[in-house]
Amino acid sequence: MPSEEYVERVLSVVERIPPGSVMAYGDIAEYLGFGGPRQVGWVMSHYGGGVPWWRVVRADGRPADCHAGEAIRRLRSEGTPFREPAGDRIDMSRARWDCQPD
DNA sequence: AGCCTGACAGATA
DNA sequence: GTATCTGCCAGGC
Repeated sequence: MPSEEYVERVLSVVERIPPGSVMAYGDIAEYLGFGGPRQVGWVMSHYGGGVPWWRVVRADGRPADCHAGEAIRRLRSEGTPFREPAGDRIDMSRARWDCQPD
């Protein structure tokens, strides 16, 4: 179990992801400078209910396997760039957010 | 200690 | 394009 503080930090970053952008699990871990992608995934699976969880995706641009349909629907509705023509993966080169402050 | 699990990532075939 | 393997970090048994 990660510390409460770690959970809070992960959630605070996810909350700040603007509509139309996404971050990979590994990106968040790298930004925090602690833990790894799997730790972020763990936090999301247990505490991600109150944040825009659909903006956290795998590094290859595909949402987590267990809720792919729901996430893609939400992302498309907020204008996230997808790779055409398939449209099943996000265009990471355009959608990835660096967690740069406003 | 040893092995398994996970909303992961990168390299390789 | 897919399938597999290994590495990763933290935790459970």
